Amino acid sequence: MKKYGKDITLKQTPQRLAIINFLDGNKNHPTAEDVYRAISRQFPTISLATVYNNLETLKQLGILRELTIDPDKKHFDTDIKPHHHLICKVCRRIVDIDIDFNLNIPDGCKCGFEITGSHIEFYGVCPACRRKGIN
Amino acid sequence: MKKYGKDITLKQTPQRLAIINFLDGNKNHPTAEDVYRAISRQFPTISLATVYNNLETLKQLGILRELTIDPDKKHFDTDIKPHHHLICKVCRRIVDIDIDFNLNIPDGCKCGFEITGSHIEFYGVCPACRRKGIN
DNA sequence: GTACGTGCAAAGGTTTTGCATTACA
DNA sequence: TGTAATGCAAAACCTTTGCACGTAC
Repeated sequence: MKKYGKDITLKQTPQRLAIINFLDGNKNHPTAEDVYRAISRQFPTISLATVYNNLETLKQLGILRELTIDPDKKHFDTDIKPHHHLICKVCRRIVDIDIDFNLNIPDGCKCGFEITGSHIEFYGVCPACRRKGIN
Repeated sequence: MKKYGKDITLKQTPQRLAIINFLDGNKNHPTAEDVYRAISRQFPTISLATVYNNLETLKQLGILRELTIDPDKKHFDTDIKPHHHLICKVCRRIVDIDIDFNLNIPDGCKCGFEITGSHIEFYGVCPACRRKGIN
């Protein structure tokens, strides 16, 4: 049992440890399928359901963040510090932007909302795709 | 045939006109299902495929924008001017933010990307949900 | 030993596609 | 009349769920 915050404990199964290990420090914003493919090399019998279960659990624990950037599938980010993303419109590669833009909405434009956070998506074309001239 | 930009023309079917009419000026960021339900009242035989086809066509023409804000389904926005969104974490309501934040990333942090646009998602709790105290 | 995790299969939800029919132009 | 759009059904795809079995603790 490993403790995560007060009261929360997780059994340390080999599959779970492999998933956490794969995600730790991973800057590639992998999808569930990406995680599944990577872990399958060590654990050929692991199921996609186990990957999804674990990603959900880790999300609940606040250990990772789900990115709603790609219209087609969810990506996961182990970096839970507030930060933003830069997405290549061509190859869909996602890169971190670690800048605090200090965004503020004037009270009159908040529609009475209580603002709790923000996330910026920058769109562009990455160096590799620019070289290929696909833009 | 109605002209949209150079060369591009669309047949004006009743279903398509109804969809365009429903979307025009609609600030509710509807999903495909929302559009389908609304149009079904006038055209009980319209199919969801037709709605999807038309949304895709209109997106291609640049008449509407697909929002990747909701992890569960796509929303559509007829306002194609650059603007941002404020999302209620509780009821998932989406509200427009028409402010230009003039975001700039220092060249050193761009990873060689050519930046073409940006979109900010603000998260918060809307007045109705605050009153209900679900936060 | 017990609760939790795993793996398989099936189901769920959204979106896309194939194809025959219909209708705009 | 010719081409594009519609509507239906089926498929594709990602994700979730039910359940029996296995395993961490």
